[in-house]
Amino acid sequence: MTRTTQTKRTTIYDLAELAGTSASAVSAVLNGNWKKRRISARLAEKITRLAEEQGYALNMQASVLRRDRSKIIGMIVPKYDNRYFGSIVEQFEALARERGLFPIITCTMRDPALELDAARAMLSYQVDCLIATGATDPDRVMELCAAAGVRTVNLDLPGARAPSVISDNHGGALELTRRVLANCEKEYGEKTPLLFVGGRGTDHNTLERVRGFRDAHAEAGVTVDETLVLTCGYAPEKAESAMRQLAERTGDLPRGMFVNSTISLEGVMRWIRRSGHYADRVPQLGCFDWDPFVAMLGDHIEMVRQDVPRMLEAVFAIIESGATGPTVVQIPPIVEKTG
Amino acid sequence: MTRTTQTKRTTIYDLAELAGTSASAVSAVLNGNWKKRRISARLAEKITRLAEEQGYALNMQASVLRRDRSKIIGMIVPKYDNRYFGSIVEQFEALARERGLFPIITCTMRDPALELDAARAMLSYQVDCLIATGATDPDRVMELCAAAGVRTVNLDLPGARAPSVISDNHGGALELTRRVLANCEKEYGEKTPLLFVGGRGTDHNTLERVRGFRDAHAEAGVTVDETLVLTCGYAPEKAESAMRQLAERTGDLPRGMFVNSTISLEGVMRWIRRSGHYADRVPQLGCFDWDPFVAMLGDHIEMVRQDVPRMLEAVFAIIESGATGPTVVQIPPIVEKTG
DNA sequence: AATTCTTGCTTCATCGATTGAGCACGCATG
DNA sequence: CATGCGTGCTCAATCGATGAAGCAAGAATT
Repeated sequence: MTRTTQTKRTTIYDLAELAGTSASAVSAVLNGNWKKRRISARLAEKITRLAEEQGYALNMQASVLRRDRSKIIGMIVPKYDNRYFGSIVEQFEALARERGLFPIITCTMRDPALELDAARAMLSYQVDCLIATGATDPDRVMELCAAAGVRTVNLDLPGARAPSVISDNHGGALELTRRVLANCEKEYGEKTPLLFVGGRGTDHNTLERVRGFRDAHAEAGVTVDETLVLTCGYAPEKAESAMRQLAERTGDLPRGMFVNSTISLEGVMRWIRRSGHYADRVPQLGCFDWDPFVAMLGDHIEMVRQDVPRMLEAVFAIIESGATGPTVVQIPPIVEKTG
Repeated sequence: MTRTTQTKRTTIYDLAELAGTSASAVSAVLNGNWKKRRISARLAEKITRLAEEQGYALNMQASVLRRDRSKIIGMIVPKYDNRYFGSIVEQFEALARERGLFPIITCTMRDPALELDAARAMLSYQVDCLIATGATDPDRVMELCAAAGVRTVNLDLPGARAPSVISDNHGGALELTRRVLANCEKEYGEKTPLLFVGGRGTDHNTLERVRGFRDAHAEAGVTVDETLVLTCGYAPEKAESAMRQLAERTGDLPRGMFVNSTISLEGVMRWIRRSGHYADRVPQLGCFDWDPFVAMLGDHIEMVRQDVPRMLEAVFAIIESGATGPTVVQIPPIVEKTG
C-alpha cells in the first residue's frame, strides 16, 4: 500500500497477485475486452479499483510487441518555425488522438539525410503509418517504409509512389498573382511583370506555383521576365541574398512580388527594409502562406492560406480508406484579404 | 533473397538462420558489443552484411522492453503556434538526438486535462525523463512521473518539486519596460504609466514580469495605474477583448504597452488596427517574446527574445547531472533592437 | 600427459502484455 | 445418471531482443 520511492513499476502480475487472480484476467479487464473473455463484473471492478490505487500504467512496449498493430502513427516535418507547419503538427496530433492513435513527430531541418534517419527511427518504433510532410525525397521514404510493410502518405509535397495530399498550388498561385498584378495596376497604373522569389526550382509545389504565376501574367497580357524568377530556396538568408544580387544586376526593380512562403518573406522583407531600395514606393506583395503578423504589415500584402484542417482530414481519410496508390488530392487554399 | 511484399519484418532470428548462427550472436553484433561478447570479426562482418542486405531494422519495442533504460525522452509543450515554442521543440529534438535519445513531443493545447493525459501516455511509452514545458500544473505532472520513477524537468514555467529552467522574467521585463517608458518619453515628451496586457495572473512568469514592470515604473518615478494591468490570458481573442473593454471604460488610452507574448500581441495589434483608437498616434510597444515579422512591424516595438539554446542546454545539463531538487535556473533573455 | 586459459560461440530465462486453448464447476436437459 | 452447455476463470506460448551462464575445442603452460 505504501509506495514511496518505488523504482519498479506495477505490472499486471503485481495486480494479479493483489487481486488473487491471474495476469491474463487482469490484462483482459484493463484492455476492455473482459466481457468477451467472460470475466465477472465483480472481478473486473476489483481489478480496476486496484489498478487505480496502485497507479498502474500499461507498458506500451510490451503491449505493442505482442499486438500486430502498434497504433503509433509517425510524421516527419521539415521545421517548426512557421504557422503552416505548426498548424499541420497541431492538427495531426489532434486527429491522431481522436482516433486512438499515438502520434510521434520528428523535424528534419530540411536535411535529406536526417529525413531518412528519422523514417528509419520511426520504423524501429513500429509505426503503423508514416506521414511524410514536405519531404525532399518522399519516394525514398516510401521505399524504406514499404520494405517494412508500413504505409506512407505524403503531405504538402507529393510523391510518385504513395498517396499525396497537397494544396492546389497552381490555383492558389494563379489567384494570388492576379491580385498582386491588380494591386500594382491600381497603385502604379502600370502593368509590369512581377518578381517570383523563394522555393526550390525542383520541387513540385514551386513548379506549380510558378506555372500559376505565369498563367496569371498571360491572362493579364503581361510577359513574364525570366530573370525575375528566383527559385533560390526557402531559407530567409537565401531569399535575402537573391534580392541583393538582383538589385546589383538591375536598376529597375519590380513593383510587385510573389513570395513563395513566409519563411522566404522573412528574408525579402529584411532586404527591403535594410537596402532602402523601396523607401519611396512600397512594393505590392503576395505571399504563398499565411502568418498573422504578416497580415498586419500593411495593406500591400496579399496572402494565400493553405487549408490545413481539410488537408489533414484528407490524410486521415486516405489512411482509413486503406488506399495505397499514387493518387494526389489537391485542397484549394484560401486567399485572404489583408490589412 | 527475393523479398517482395513481405509483411513480416526481418528479426534477429531470421538473420541468425541465414548466417547459420544464434540470435544472441546477431544481437551482440548489431548492438555493437560483439567484442565484449567475443564474437569473431569474421562472423560480425557476415552478420552486418546480411542485416544490410535484408534491410533489418531493430524492433525498439522489444529492445526497450528488455533494457532498463528506454533512451526515450518526452516533452509536453502547450502549442506550436509561435516561434518561442517552435524553437524550443527544434532545439530539444536536436539536443536529444545528439545524445542518442529518441525525443517524443506532445502538445497539450494549454488544456490541463490533456497535459496529464499526455504525461500518462509518455509514461506508458517508458520515457526515461519528461520535460514539462509551460505546464499549467507542473507539480501534478511531476507527481505522476515520480510515482513511476521518472524524472522531470520544468521548462519555461517553474514547479515547486522538480528542477526548472526559466527565463529571467523579472530582469527581462524590467529592461523591456525601461525601454518602452523611454520611447514614450522621447516620442511624446511625457512620463505616463504603461499598459500591461496578456498572460495569466496566476502563473509565475506573468507575476515576475509584472514585478519587473512595476520596478521599472518606480525607477522612472511613474506610478503604475492598477486598472492598466490586464492579465487576461494569453490567447489573442482574450487580449483583444481586454483592450476593447478597457477602451470602453476610459477615454484616455495609454501611450505605451507591455504585451506579454507574441500570441497576446496578435490580439492587441488586431484591436489597435480595427478600433482605430490609435490612428493618429502609434502606441509604443514592448513584447515579451520575439517574432521576425513583429520586428518588422515598425520602430515603435521593443522585443525580448528568450534564449532558447541556452535554456535547453541547461535542461540537458540538469538531466545529465542527475539533479532532482527543486532548483530554478534563470536564463537571461536578450533584449532586441527592432526596426 | 594433465592442467588451465582463451576464444568463440550457444542456451535459456527474461522483460510485460496478449490470447488461443483448455479446465472445473454448476445447472439444465434428455 | 449421463450428457451437454454456459460461466468464469487459468495456463502457457508468444512477440523480439538481451545478456548471464555455460560449453566445446584448441592453445599454452606445467
